[in-house]
Amino acid sequence: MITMERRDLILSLLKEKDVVTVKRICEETKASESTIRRDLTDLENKQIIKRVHGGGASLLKKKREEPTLIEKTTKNQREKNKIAEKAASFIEEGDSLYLDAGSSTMEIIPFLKDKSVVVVTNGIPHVQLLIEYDIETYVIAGKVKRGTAALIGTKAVESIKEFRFDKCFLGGINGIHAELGLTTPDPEEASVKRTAMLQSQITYVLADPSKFGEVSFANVSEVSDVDIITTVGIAEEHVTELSKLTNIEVIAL
Amino acid sequence: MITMERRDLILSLLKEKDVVTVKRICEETKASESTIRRDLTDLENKQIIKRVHGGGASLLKKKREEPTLIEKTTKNQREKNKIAEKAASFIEEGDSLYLDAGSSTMEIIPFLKDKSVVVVTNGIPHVQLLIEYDIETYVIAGKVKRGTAALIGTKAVESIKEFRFDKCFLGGINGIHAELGLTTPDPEEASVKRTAMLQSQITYVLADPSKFGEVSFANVSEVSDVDIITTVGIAEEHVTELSKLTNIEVIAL
DNA sequence: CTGAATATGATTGACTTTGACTGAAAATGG
DNA sequence: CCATTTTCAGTCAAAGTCAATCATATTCAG
Repeated sequence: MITMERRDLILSLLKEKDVVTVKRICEETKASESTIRRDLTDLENKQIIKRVHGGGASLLKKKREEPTLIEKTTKNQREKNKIAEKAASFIEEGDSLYLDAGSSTMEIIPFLKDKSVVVVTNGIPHVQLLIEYDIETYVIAGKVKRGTAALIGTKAVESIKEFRFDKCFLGGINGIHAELGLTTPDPEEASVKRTAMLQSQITYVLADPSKFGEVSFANVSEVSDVDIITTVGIAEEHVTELSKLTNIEVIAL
Repeated sequence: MITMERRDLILSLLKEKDVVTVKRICEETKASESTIRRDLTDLENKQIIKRVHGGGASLLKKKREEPTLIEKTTKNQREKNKIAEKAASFIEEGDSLYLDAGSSTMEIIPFLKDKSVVVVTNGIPHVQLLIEYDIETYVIAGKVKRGTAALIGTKAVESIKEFRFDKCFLGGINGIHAELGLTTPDPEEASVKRTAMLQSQITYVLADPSKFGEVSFANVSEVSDVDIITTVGIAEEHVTELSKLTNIEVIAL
């Protein structure tokens, strides 16, 4: 049985019954436990299901055709997910984390499962997910920005200052340039990001290859203040140039 | 049986009958006493139920709607909507409002359309709706409470103090009693509500008739500090008694 | 056809859940 | 008020479940 066929079968089993044991799936698919477990972890990382001890519980989102849902996991999605996975690998037990608003950082959340970390965020959509994964969560104060549902403004900046982080994960950086540093379109968001960085021991920037060499409107910080996580597709010249200034992780897909 | 299945079963048992013995749950689930007790403590920690000696009493809100429960919620829904409409009628152009977490106050949001108000809230689910209705919104800081997705704790209390409100709308008041005042199950939430009231010119409490004459665990304030909005179904004695102390709006359905 | 990348299944040791047992705490009934 | 019964939290060993590793099998490109 081909991988995708098998996964579709798992999903339909989950649609019938919210919770299905691994053993049961093995019987249905005639695949080994190992394989099923792999499928389940993958499906969870793609945020299609939520796993529980003893079986996997279907969760996230509607019942629109599963085949398309799997294939719709675009290259971009996969890219973001890989970056998030790498980012999560730096996280240790007991860490206090800041998750910046935006979809890139949201992808990190499934990897935090059972890690006993404390998360502070300014992203409203993050909160629901964090609750689902049962992670201790704090939200900073701030004005809600339309579109991204991020908390920004003076209140946000002041509010962040009341926390200290072991690690800070930033997304939404639209420009990464060796001399001109990290930039983003909205100055209000830039302030929030900058303040979060100042409160953190170490900051990771999650960025796709298209952002390198670009410059946006509002400056956030120097390149040397952060570690960068991205995927292949970035020009060699950028890698060598940036790696003189800081750590840059380039992930194969 | 998988943990999650078992817990769902416990919750549905609790929905039928407010109080169920451990022994009874054991029979239903075919699990040992130890396991059930563990489930109960966990569910309590997750703030989904409240335990009592001899069995556990269901508390905080819905989990999965049964057909019967759907009808119940639609009836409740209409009630809540009417209350919200009345509450909204007090709101004037340019007001700054505090919307407490909880479904009652969320119903107010659609009535705010095109009213040019500023809203501050501690309810995460509120934010998404407020964005949709294009309302200027601020979120207070705080720790995320599982289940209700409300922001609570010291940070929340401190954060509220940085705002001033024309009107404050409270939901989630489980007890309204002429002498013993307004009460709610969670002391942390009570502090937040109390602080919000202090920052506001006037406070409205949204409550359904079942809450009158009841007393819950944590005190929020005196009855005289708030205006009450409810629907018919409340006993006459309560109305006359309370109307000596404050304004009480009783809405026909 | 060969080698690299990927998928699979068996095995292991770590971790989680479970149920029986224990003594403490709470309700019950004189 | 005390003694009895019931209910409860904590501990422990056993069973179940899981992630990690490895060796094998399959796929695909060159």
